[in-house]
Amino acid sequence: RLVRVSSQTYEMSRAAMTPQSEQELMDRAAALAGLSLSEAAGLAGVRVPADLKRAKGWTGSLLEVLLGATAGSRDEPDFEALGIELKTIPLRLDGHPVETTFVCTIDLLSVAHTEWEQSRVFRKLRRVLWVPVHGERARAIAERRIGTPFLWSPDAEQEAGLRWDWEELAGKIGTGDVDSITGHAGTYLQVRPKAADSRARRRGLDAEGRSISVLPRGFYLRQKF
DNA sequence: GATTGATCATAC
DNA sequence: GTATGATCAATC
Repeated sequence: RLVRVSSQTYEMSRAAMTPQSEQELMDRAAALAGLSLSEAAGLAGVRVPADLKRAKGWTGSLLEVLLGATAGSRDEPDFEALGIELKTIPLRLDGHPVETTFVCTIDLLSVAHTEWEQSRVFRKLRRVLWVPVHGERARAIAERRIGTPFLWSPDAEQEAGLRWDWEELAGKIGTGDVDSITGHAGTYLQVRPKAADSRARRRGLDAEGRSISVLPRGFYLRQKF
């Protein structure tokens, strides 16, 4: 089991570490449940940051390493062969998510002409391995524990809700005026900035269909979803 | 406490 | 700069 393998195992290539089946992935993920991030970091041979201010993606990257995700920075599921996306989700003790969940960046020029089934949102959320982690800010990073991972796909109702929001938001983006969209729009999905800072720019459309420079946006899942 | 806009690290 | 991984922090 994962907690008993030698540290050398983690020096193997990610490809060699990639789970060969859904069952293997789930077994490996289950073996992490109950570990503190300090213990998990030890398995991966990395240091635990004092806080996440300068290490915002640290937990997600740690789980990628421990579970053998392969996609890197490419637009593919984390476990390409299995078609499964990995997402860590910070939870309070009552089970409520501490944060929204980033889904994907938005191609503002093409999203309105995309079918839901071909959308990046749908493809990302089709099959997700959620890994809950203690998320209360008062709890030291090292002390936070990994919860019980679970494989999820949206049921018909959830997919319908996501699709409704996506079509509304994608439609708004398509009619230009991207800057009129705020984080208020959408019941389960929302559109928010996704950029290095507020000066970042990428191509979007204005109300007349002309290409303009706008703040990059991404789709996020609300906590209530 | 929940929410929205802003931001951080890193690989390529 | 664009992608990945997200959380921060000011404001509601």
